[in-house]
Amino acid sequence: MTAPTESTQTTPGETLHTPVIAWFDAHARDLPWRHPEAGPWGVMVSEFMLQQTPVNRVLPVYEHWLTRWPRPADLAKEAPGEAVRAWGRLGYPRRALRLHGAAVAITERHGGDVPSEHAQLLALPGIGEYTAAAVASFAYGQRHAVLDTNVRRVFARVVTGVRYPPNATTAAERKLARALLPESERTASRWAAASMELGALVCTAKNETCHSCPIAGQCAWRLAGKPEHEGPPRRGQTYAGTDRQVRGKLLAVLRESITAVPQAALDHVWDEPVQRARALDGLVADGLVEPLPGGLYRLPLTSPLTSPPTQPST
DNA sequence: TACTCGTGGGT
DNA sequence: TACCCAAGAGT
Repeated sequence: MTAPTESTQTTPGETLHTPVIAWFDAHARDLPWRHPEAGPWGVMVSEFMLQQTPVNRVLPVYEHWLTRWPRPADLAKEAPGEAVRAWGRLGYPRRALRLHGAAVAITERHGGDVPSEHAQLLALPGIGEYTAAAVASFAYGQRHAVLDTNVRRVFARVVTGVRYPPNATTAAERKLARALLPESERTASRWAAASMELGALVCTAKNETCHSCPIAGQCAWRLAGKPEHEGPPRRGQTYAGTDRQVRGKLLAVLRESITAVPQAALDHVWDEPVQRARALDGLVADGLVEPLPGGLYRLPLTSPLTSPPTQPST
């Protein structure tokens, strides 16, 4: 057809929903957490792992994780350090700690079932606005604005006509996402997944492939000649020489070791003692590392998220 | 609000 | 090579 037939009522995003969802049905990746058997727990685990980590690196860890801990209660029974160890090299290991804490909370407060209400999801450790909406939408088919970096970029281009969205999510973006949300629950949840996938596969940050885009004909940015990004430079991340790098090296040693590690083994991963000590202190403060008497360190057996550390008086 | 928090692959 | 980027959360 060349023109949409007249409808009794139109919603703002109607001309976007149909082509994007049709594109999604034809081109969506076959990812394990999109299978029905993944269930809400599988969806939730995938969302934690996908926070700032690419799909390809998540896949093997996800499979291992769900095999080992098929239900929240299975993970809740483990020491948090085991979650950190199984997290491997996904990065941002505090996510592993929070996922473990979320499993404990789900077991204690929700009878072992991932809650379906947005507010209850939001109350779990490691779940913010995006993840709560994503789990409610993808796992339970609810109608929520799921505003991740991919969707923000798609909206910035198609609607606003700029190459990149603002550095931090704005109220205007949330309002736009709500306005573009399809009316029906089913269509809204499909739209959430489809618009994310479009940003991940076609409307990418660099080397976007507009010739494959189902809504290229109505993209404000493309129609404006794809102007370059204006405004403040997008915040880059330096890494070499930072505390994050030192923390990563320290934690890698502890992940590889089944037994507690002596201070000397940690000392040799970084030669600058002040920064090294600061990084280790930070890991301990975050609950990612547990200090033992005698200058030994190990991954944590107790959780900083669920049980306040009880200090036995000497 | 702006900053911290890992890791590795692509360009 | 050095930089850029990847389904954010917490403070």
